[in-house]
Amino acid sequence: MAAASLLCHVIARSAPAGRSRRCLLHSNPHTAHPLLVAFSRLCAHGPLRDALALLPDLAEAGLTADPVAVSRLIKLCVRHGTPSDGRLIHRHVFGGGDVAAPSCSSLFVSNSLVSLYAKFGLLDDALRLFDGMPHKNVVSWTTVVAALANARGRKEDALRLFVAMLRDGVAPNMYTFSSILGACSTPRVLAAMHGSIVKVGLDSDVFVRSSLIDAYMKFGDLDGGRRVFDEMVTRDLIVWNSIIAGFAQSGDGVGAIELFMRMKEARFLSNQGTLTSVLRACTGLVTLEVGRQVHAHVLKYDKDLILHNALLDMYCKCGSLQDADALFGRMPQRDVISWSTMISGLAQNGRSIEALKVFDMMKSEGPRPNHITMVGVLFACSHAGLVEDGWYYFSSMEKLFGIQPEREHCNCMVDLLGRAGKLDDAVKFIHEMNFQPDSVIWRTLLGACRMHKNADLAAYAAKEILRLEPDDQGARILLSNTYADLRQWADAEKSWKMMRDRGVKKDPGRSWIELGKQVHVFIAGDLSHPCSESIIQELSRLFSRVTNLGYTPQTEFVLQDLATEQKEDLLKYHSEKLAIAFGTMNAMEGKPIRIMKNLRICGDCHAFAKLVSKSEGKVIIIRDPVRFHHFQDGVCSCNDYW
DNA sequence: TTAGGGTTAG
Repeated sequence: MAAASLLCHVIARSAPAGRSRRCLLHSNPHTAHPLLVAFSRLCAHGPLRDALALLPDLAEAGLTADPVAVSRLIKLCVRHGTPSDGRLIHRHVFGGGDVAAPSCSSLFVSNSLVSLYAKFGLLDDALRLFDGMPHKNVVSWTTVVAALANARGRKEDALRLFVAMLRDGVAPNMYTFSSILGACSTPRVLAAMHGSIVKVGLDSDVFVRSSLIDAYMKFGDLDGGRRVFDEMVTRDLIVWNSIIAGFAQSGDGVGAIELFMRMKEARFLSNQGTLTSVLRACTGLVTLEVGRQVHAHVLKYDKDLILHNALLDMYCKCGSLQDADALFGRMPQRDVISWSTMISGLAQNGRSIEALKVFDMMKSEGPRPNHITMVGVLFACSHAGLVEDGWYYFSSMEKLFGIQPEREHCNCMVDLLGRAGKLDDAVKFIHEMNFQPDSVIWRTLLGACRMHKNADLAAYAAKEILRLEPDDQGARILLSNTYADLRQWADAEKSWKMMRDRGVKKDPGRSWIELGKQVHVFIAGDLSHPCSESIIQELSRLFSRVTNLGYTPQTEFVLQDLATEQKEDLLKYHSEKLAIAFGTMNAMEGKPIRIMKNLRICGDCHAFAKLVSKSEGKVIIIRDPVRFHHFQDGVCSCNDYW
């Protein structure tokens, strides 16, 4: 008998040989059955396979296993097993899957099994078992609430179950609250939940606090998160990581880095999670200084792929392709994210041809591309005007890589066709695609209409956006700018008036530049900077230098009905020109001037930056919300196509 | 027996 020999083997291994033999041969009703003894030992110490192999023998002998042993087995299974092992345990424990008549009726075991299913992602099995349980305690409820809260698209179900739990008279504990907080769907629900937590006195629990911080941050409520954080007496690494991640994800890079510094002052050692968030925070900064410092910390985690991907992205987003290239070249491992990051990074920095070369390399030696890789590839095509390549990749991605085109890919195609001036093709594409066009698609078309000065189509696209999103300010601004481009001042004024009536304000152009540890912000037309006088002098100097190289003000970029002279004045003080002048005044030898912008760069500033890079022999890098412009020796990396 | 944080695009 295979089972008997296995049993001898197990007992021989886990107990003195003489005793194990005696156990097997002389089992009596006053001592535990040897099968049960062996089973318990295997459940406690493994191996899992041997413990599982004993389950049929237990059933055959009509024995009921010790709930503690079964619970341990389930834990072992979660660690080393597969979902099918979980189902096997379930069958044996509950006699053929009949939940109503379990052979091992412990609540303890049922809870463990529900948890096992949840951990293996078998939500339906977990819920079925939970529903059939005659008795449920706070652990049973918490396990399913947590499982639903963590599952995609099941947050509402988690909340419903939480309410059912309260109705059932079961009081939630800190485990329950730390799970359900992630499922709060609106700030109001979150506030109510926070209130309940305080009321039952569970707000001092560090797990509950970190979930609270995370929940506030997910709604973009940095102050709310910060308050919860500041009130804490004892903090652990995860709490620090939560708050830093929250700030980084909300786009407050400076805030995230300040917190990181405070964490170091509090003598907490960072881990990979901290550094990943800090790197993300650095992607929103102008300079590379902090990013490089973090790079030094990353060196000790040389096998951490996630961290290296974050580092790669940081270099791309800070416009330092040299560092990104070098890092990508020496990364010991590269996954689909590394490749996608590199492709998108190159594309955003105006190096589309190289991006497509990296994609070719990926096809031959890298992992299989995913839908995000393809977004990067199509972005590369659209920003370089490679219409044919874009069409090829779009139409063959399903056949070549099994990736069905999604909304994002369609949007890239509208961008590709629109930018290239093929507006009719773009409209045809929108009407023929497999999705109902959304406001994103129409906005892309509207941007292209403005670029190619097609007011009729712009009005059509803007109307579609406003039909879908009546409060969209961007659509009204773009529409009025299009009228202004066409010198249709009456229409532009009508559109502006509508915005004024609705209280919509145009976001002024802002550029910022970092000097030392200070960030200097320049707003279009605003000369309140303490160095304004010298900035104006420097601008005059630059204007005379670039005029010698052929610069003339391109007044068509002024979107107001003014005299030429006034238009030139407005152009002169665009925020990026102020920042460029400030940059050349304070430039360091051999270092590029890095500027960030809140709006897309205008054509006149673009021409100005190109010529300044030539006349001053400086590299100027301007990052706008969509892409980078690297100006060097009179040329821009975007090849004047943006 | 139940709980909290980190990467890629737009």
